[in-house]
Amino acid sequence: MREITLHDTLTGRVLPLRTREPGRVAIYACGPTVYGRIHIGNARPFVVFALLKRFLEHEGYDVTLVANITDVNDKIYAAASAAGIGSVALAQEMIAHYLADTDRLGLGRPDHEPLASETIGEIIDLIQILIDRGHAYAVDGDVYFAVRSDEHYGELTHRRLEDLDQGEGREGAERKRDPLDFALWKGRKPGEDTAWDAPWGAGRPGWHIECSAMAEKLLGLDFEIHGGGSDLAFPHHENEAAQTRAAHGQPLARLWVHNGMVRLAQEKMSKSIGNTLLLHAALDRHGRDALIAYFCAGHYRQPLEYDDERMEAAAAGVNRFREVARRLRPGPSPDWSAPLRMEFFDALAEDFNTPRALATAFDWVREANRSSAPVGDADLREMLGVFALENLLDVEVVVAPERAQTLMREREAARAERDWARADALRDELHGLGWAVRDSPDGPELTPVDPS
RNA sequence: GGCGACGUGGGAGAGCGGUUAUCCAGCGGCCUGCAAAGCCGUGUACACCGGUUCGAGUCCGGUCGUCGCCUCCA
Repeated sequence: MREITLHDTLTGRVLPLRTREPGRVAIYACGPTVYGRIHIGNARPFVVFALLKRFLEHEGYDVTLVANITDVNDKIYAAASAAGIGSVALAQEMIAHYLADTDRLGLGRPDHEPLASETIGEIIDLIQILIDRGHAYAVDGDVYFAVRSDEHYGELTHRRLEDLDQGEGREGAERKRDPLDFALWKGRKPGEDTAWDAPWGAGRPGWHIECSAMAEKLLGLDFEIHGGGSDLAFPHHENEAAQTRAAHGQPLARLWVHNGMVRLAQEKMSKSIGNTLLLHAALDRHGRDALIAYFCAGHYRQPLEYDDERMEAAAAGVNRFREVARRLRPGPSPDWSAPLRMEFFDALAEDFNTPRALATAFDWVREANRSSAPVGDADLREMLGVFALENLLDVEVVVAPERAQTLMREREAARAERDWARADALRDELHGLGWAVRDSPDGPELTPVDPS
């Protein structure tokens, strides 16, 4: 079995994947807060960790992927109140959009997609443990985590406590024992339309404790991979790690894997800046194949610029696979394929280097194109399958309408008479109908002008 | 200010000290009546300055520049 390595934020190094039990991997990837429809930036971790799961499964692992949905949060209250609807209604509407939008990526669903609102019992239990162990304290209906009670706080993101900007003016500042402390439970405030009962009074959980509780509930402790956007490393993941460590004396996860930001015009794509491109709009415009290829074209840890040029380049690459598919046959691939197949999966095993793997797949395509003998598609299908792009090899036999067929036959007749002017005119006419003619050694064939 | 990362050819983007990355675009050729698709070839690439080394894009130090986080954020 290949050794698989991934970059770990805690150690700052690329480390081998070590499983708790042989052959089983658990991944927890932080999902969105549902107060609006998700944009391309939100889609990146969804895609990255879904593809990572596919790769690990290809390597023989049994993988459980959890991607939570944060449906209780300040942002949701604010957005719901601005829209004049209830926060539950807003969250439900946006969850439906989130599921529909990400479904269109064609990557299936994560194994579990827990909601914070369905994990309240576990959250309360976890907070109680933290209080009992002296790592948290209740004040006027709020509960705060005592950051300085955790000697390892800051290690994940390499910060010293004294370096932290102590952000004056935050809510609850006067109730906290230390400015660094953060909320585990927030007492109900006027205008908030949801609350749950807890030993410290009615209220709702803080964001960070939600994830600690959901991850533990579904995956246990010290699980293999915790992922999310690099913007979540601090404070979200730092706090998650601290909570679980303080409550149980065990780490939450073994590897902390962070994906880079998607940028628009050199700037992080985010709702607060207002420079977003929504996922469903991008899917409408470019299709899921090009979008997946676009994500794979950059290494997951690097920032990824979004613009039409890049998307078109990704679409062109996708077409290259579609084109080679016309020359392939079902069945095992030739001898020259084996090293390339190996190289492809080796690249993914080394910190999930999708751009390098993709380059190898293109090497395979060139090799197939230059081969005069028929080439079996098995290996390429296996490679693209990890990226959920094996559909590119399924050449859709689109039968041209009778009218186009007739024009094509007329063109053949003109060509036979060496009447090139007429032949070219007929080709133009076909193009106008949406069909391109290709003259191959086996005769002419019609393909849709703009396949997508 | 602190922490993390990055600066590669026209564009994108790999490269874990010594060999053509790859994709898109351009140019030349092959194939073709012409196209399309494909193949072959091609372009003073590694921000700058030092250092280590037989040899550095690849390691070390510095300079300049860019981005992310330090507040909600995928």
